[in-house]
Amino acid sequence: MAEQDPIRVLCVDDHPLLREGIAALVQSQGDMKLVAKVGSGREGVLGFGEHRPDVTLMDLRLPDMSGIDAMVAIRSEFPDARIIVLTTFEGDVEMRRALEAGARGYLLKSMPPQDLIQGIREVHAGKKRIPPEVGSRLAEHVGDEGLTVREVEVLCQIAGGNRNQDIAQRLFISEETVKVHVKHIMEKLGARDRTQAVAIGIRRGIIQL
Amino acid sequence: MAEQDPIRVLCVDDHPLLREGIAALVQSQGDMKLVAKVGSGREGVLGFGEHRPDVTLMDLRLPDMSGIDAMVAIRSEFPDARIIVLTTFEGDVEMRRALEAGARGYLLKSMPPQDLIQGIREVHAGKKRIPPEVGSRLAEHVGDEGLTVREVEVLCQIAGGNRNQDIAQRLFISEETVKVHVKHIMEKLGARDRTQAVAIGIRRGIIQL
DNA sequence: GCCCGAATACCACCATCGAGGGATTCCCCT
DNA sequence: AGGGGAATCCCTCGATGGTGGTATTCGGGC
Repeated sequence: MAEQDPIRVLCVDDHPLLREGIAALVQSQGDMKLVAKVGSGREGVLGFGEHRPDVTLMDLRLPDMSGIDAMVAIRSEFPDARIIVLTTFEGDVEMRRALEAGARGYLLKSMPPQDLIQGIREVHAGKKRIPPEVGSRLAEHVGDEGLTVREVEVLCQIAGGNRNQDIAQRLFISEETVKVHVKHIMEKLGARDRTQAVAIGIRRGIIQL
Repeated sequence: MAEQDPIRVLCVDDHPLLREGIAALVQSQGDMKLVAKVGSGREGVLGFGEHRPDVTLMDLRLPDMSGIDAMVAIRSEFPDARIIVLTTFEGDVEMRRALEAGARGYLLKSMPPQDLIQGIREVHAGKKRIPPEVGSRLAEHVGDEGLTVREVEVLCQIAGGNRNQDIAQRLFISEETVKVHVKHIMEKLGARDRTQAVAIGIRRGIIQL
């Protein structure tokens, strides 16, 4: 096989230093080429359309548009896009949503460069790449049923220090209904009270600070 | 002035990619030299003793030993160490503790390389470097009196879903005392109830997940 | 057509919380 | 020696939270 067809990589991350690290790493591989590096979700979507990279490295926390939303946007137009999430260790909900949004890999910034390169190759070859740390964290809550949209709304209100009565007014429902939601939230999260539910919700990435 | 005395830099961060980015950036400056890059707090302390760098870039969240503790350890032996915290946006408490631990600068990984280089130069020259984002976040809570050790303990227990009675047993105090602590916590954090106190405590970095 | 889950609503009951007050001890700092 | 903050303890009481049971409406799937 000749020296044709390098793996064309796009990097989406808001840390310039990390982008440079990626650039150096990718360029050091003879068969890879970094076609662009951008620092926001919106730029990522635009950059993908412009360059059509073989593999995209995508952070999740980005200034204007989350990595999840960017992936959804990209895959709505290019369903075969091969996108790898490259981020720090997040809550299992973030991980799950990323994979549901079509990520082919989930790599961690703390992993050795070797593993990252290997992950890029594997995803480019059509495989998936989920390292064991991520897999086991994800496996902790496989059977769990997730919160409904309404329940997440209620949980956010709880985290804001609102009483059941306040939440009822804000969401235009009765206090009794709020109580039912709170009960379900605690059951699903395995929390002993609303306070622990908030702590768990934040830790697992169900609600953001 | 001749080409002598390059600024000797040590990098302590657990993300290999970011270390590479730093390395590339520092080495690209004619008058700087990266003497070592390590991935944990303990290695940072050892590395400092070995290389005596002019400037140290230190992340806060590290595998074995926090950046804060590493800074304290280094400065107990080398009080004149010039250490710059290089991290993502953290809670104001983390920032404050870092500066109290003797950090001469607090730079963000999201800042442009230009600013980072400038920050390194300024700190090397003996100045301090606190960017406005960090300063204003810090300024939000200048007058605030911090939680006492005991109050932080109680807040952790609250986040764990414990009732006042449970907390009393765990900390070997009466429930009345717990109530007083909870009251003070809510007053100091400006929380309407214990639940919001936990949310604020996590956001501000007073308690970890 | 039937069932199920989500969301809504109501009632009653009791534990817990949070606000109010006051009080003591200890220790550090001046 | 006095002041002050931290930590401890005690009391009361109304507001809130969490549990139990029951029920309706609406959609989607079988």
